[in-house]
Amino acid sequence: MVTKNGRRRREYAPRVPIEQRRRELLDAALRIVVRDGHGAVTMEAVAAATGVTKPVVYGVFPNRETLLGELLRREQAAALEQLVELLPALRKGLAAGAHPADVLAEALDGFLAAVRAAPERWSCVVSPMADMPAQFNAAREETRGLVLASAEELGRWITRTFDASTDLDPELIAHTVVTLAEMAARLVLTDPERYEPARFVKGLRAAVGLVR
Amino acid sequence: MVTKNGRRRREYAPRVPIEQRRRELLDAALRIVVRDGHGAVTMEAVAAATGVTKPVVYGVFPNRETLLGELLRREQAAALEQLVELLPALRKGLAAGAHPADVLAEALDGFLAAVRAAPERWSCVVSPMADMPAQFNAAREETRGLVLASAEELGRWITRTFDASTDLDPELIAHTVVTLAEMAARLVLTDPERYEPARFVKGLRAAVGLVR
DNA sequence: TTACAAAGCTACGTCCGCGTAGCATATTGC
DNA sequence: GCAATATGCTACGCGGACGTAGCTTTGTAA
Repeated sequence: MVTKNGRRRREYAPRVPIEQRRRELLDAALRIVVRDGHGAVTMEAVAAATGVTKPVVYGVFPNRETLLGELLRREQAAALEQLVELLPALRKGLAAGAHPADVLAEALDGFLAAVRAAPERWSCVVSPMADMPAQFNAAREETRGLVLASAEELGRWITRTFDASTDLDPELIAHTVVTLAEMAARLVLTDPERYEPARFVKGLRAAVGLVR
Repeated sequence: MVTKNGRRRREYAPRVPIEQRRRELLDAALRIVVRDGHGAVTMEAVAAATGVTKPVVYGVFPNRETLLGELLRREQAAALEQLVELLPALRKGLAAGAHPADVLAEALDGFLAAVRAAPERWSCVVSPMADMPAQFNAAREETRGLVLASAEELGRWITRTFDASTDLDPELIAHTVVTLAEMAARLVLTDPERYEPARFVKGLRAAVGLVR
């Protein structure tokens, strides 16, 4: 009822099974990362944003590192999942010999829609988060590596389709494609008024149209 | 000679005028930022890396924020200076109606040479440094804004030269060019064996060669 | 050679975030 | 209605980084 020092005891937060708490806490942590950077993700802040106290957080995650690790893994995985869902349509386009500009524009459009569907997730996936503990950047690079490998497939298709010189190697194309996709995502997320997805899609169409 | 607790007194570092110290300290801070992230730039760490003690650092910078601020300003300014030196050659190319592939390849080559000439500087200029105090990102964005504006000039030249549709607007081109330059720089800096500047230059040539 | 100013150094006080110990209460099964 | 247990809360110890007070040494100029 009342504490040692005579202060009124805080009202109890509703009790919640641990797996649900885990999700709530990670959601709160994500919001904080996005809004204030990962340095602001203190155990206290996560607790407060979830409406509980610090030891509750420690009841779910043994330490801050684990919390951040699980958060990043969860978001990376979910983002990757969204990308995988775009693959069938893309592959069909590549195989069917559709017009390159259409194939690429469709893919970009789908991607930016995915980004807008989960803005917080993507804003932490799509920008480097400098000076995180090494293991996190490693995790990020791992996922990004998968995407790059997949983009190389696209790179090979591009060199074939446009009959490019071998100087334009698929790995370079992959880096370019992924980097530009990330750029578009960042702009769409940080300044949605000025940078609508359609703008990038149209721009891409026009650029591809210049070839040949 | 000897301290209160009977410990031997530390040997005095050579005395150095303040402006030189300032440079030394900023140099040390830069090395630390690049190697271990900005979180590792504690006043203590900077002092140690310079071979002095903490109060010496406070003798030059009133607080950590100022130190980091001055560091970033210095590096941004120096980087910008390197870019400005590349401008005359580029402008000449644009005006002289040289072959676009040559103009662009030359520019990229010059840029990557500049990056390799000052790798630490560029590795902190070229990657976002998430979760720095807001003012620093603001400073970075300011400089980057100048570069973007300049790149827009290039964008207009490109649309003119290739007679592109208005969907490919100069602002988009500017973002693309700057982002890809940053990407190349990052790759060259983090994995110089695998990504030599020439690789990007040849790739760019090949890509531009596809047009028309 | 000596005094004094400039530059360094030691030693703290403070704050903040991590992580823990142990008490309080809500909920569930009987 | 009541015990048992899971969930939450208060309170604290610890360490690391910031920033400061005040003493010590070095170099220089009279």
